[in-house]
Amino acid sequence: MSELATKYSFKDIEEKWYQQWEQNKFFHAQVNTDKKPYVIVIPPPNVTGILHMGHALNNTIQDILIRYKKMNGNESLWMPGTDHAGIATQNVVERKLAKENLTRQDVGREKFLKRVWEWKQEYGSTIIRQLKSLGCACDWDRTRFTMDEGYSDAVLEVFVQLYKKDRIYRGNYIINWCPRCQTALSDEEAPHKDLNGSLYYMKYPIKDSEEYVVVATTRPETMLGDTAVAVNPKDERYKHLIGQTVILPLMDREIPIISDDFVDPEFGTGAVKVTPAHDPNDYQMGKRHDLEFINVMHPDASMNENAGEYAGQDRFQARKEIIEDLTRRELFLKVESHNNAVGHCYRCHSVVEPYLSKQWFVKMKPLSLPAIEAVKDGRIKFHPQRWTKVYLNWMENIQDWCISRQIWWGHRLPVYYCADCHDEEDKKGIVVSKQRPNKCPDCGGTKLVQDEDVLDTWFSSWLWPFATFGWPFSQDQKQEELKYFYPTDVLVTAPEIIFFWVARMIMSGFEFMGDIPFKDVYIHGTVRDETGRKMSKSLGNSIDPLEIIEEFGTDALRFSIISLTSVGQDVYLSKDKFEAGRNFANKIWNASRFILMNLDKDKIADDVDEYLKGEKLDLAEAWILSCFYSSLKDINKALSRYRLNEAANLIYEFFWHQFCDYYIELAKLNIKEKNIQCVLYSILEKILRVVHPFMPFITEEIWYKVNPDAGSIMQQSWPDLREELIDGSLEKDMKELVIDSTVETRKLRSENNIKPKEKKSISVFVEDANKKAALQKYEEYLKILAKIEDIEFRDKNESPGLTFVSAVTSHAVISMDVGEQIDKEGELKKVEQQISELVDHISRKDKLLANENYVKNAPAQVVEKEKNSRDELQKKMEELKKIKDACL
RNA sequence: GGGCGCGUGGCACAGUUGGUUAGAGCACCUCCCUUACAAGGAGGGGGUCGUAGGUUCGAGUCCUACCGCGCCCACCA
Repeated sequence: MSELATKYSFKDIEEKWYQQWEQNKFFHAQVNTDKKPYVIVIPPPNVTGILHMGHALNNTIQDILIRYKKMNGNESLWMPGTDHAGIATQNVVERKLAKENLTRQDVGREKFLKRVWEWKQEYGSTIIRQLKSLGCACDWDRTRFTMDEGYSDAVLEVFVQLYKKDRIYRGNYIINWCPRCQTALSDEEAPHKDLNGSLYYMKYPIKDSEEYVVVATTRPETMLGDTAVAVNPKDERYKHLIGQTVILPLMDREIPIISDDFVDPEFGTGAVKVTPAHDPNDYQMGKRHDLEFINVMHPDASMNENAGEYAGQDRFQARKEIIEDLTRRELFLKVESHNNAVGHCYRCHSVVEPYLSKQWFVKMKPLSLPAIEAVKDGRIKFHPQRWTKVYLNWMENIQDWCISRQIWWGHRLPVYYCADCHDEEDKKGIVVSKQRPNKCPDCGGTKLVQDEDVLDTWFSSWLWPFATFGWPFSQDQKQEELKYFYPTDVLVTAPEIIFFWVARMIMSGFEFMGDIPFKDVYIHGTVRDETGRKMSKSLGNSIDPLEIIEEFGTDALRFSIISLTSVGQDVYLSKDKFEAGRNFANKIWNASRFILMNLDKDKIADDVDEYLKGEKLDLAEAWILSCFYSSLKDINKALSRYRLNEAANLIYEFFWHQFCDYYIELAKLNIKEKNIQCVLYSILEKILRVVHPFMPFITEEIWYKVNPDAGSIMQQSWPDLREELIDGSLEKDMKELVIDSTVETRKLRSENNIKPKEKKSISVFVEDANKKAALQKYEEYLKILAKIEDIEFRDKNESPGLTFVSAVTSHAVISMDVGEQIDKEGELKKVEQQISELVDHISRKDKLLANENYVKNAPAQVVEKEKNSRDELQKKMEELKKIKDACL
């Protein structure tokens, strides 16, 4: 057999194998009607993205599933790609421009876009390269970008279709406006954060009266746009004021006092200033009462010409000055501290301004209905299940989606306005079409101007599960692919984007494909640092996966992060946690190296499984095969339930603590024996296959040494579960007769300072011939594992010599002659301690067993087990008492 | 205001439908460079499972309340 290098060096193998796989197109999937497809579409990272631990976790999970399913005979397809990330990418390029003291307006739309594309050409594939270093088995030939020609066509197609169905409309509404990015945002893009704000109380004088009404606000600067004061109609305090007029301070505008049920008499003073152009509630009130809408801000949130003398000031500066001016006029009452939730731009974190503007919206209610049904009836399942509720809650309260963005980088709206006849209400002179129309259908005019806005990035990514397959089609062949691969199997993602993306993909799936986009949604946790903070660039607490790969290896990174991630729970990482994976890789390497060193090719049967089936195996061989298959059974079960951490830990446990700690040690004695050779080979080549999805590189490297002619491990099948080789009672015997005795014997050595090298003999006291026979079957194993020269079986009633120390197992008393150095007193103390613990334990059991209700109600099996266990303890105690007597 | 998750040895976590004395890892202590592996091997100490009740023969596990931490959603200005 070929040998492995003495020292495991991941650097020598990881890159090498990835290139091989890619060159050989092992990641490629195609329509194959003989096989069941297994499909995952990658959550497309932003082109501006650089790999962080969240990606590492997300993509490792997907890669494991893809590789596992491929080995299970599926046509596994992992569809990769990137997202153009409108605002984020535009910001990056704008920042670059800023270094040249330029704005995008300076260079103009066309040139700016050219620069973004250049940036994309240069840096846009960084994340793809990084995913490759993670080992991702994506079908790179299919890599898509949300602004590819074909993909863009899908986006426009969808816009046109929805418009024609009257699902898209344009209108003036209060939207979330980011003054920094200068664009509208959807509700999801403006998450609310609690701020320690202030509530300002201001006096508004009532016309022709000495009275004034006090209103409270968190944003005093909006008062410049007030067009009413509202009170609750039932509020006795203000009833007399309804219908009167107020003089708006600073602006000297006359505004009415209106009554509206919306007003909560309990909050503030019970009187509300109404600014219809700057607050969503006020907007509604404005509509109801036919108020004037006065916009007092520029798009950058500085005050505009409607703000009187405050024009030109920034909103926060204006706030300050307005308060000062009101104070001067004795119209400012007080300020209270007040926590309230304020929207922030999810890209630049600026405080978002509710802003009245003309935008495009998608009517969501009709789209949501089938998406709600599909989750309710289980056609789509969330893992863990609890996210179902979060999803349904959002879906059932869905709001219309603002999809127009005032930026340049993205899909420009396929909307054209006639320069001659387009009117403000969009009643005529508007054409929605994928192609630029030649003339206006209403007036025949030929000057058609395209809408300046682009679409929300998510308006393209919500089509990902089918647009990546070429929808809408021009060629029949590709349509076949969609038919074969859609719906996909599972979507693996983080909770943050359930609303942004997952929910919308489900809606678009039904709307355009008439079917679910995926069957399962696996929501994994968030990656946090060891103090529980989310890992993020801005906090500076992230661990760079590439550094971990450099220091510990990709396999180590993957194995560590997976074994730490229980389903849906957040992952707490620190650098040292990656040592576990590295150590395991090292263990796999060394164990494999040892086996390969000792295997004789001639002794390994051509068909090992077939050979082993016919052979009468020794206990150790049968045992380790049983262990392997019972582990495999559990691993399969864990994988089918997305419990990847459980699977990883089962693998670790079997490989390290059963195979290496016990079996390999036992095999050493007669390692050249054919059966042992076959078992070592059989388990090694199978465990490599099982480990492969988790640690693809090291397993491939070793695989080629174990099986030089079989081709890549990527193309092997997952081991069949051979239940007939699982032998529970053998596993139990091995545990009780060998492992427990080994541990006890080692303890005797350790407690009595006997050097590992020193060969010792033990005496084993057994009750009867049966016990003796049982132990004798395993005698050799105990000798090897505990480094025992000889075992002398003695009658239970004999007593060991005065220089013996003893331990009690469930089957025997093990004694060892430690000669002169015996610590009689210590020994006595130890035994007494054990006895007193047993007394407690037994009395607890006695109490339990004496409880009628227990015996009556508990399942017979449980009671039986309890009785047996009590008897065993009793026996053990008797043995210990004898040992104690011997000590005295 | 609603919803969700978490609180288990020094640290960070497992614990599957309630059933022996609650488990591995890291760290710690002792011994060992035993010819696969010191990134290793052998042994060991350490937890009244957040608190208080309840259901049950039996609760880390189910129920209720409370405390603490974190997250998500929501138009009380």
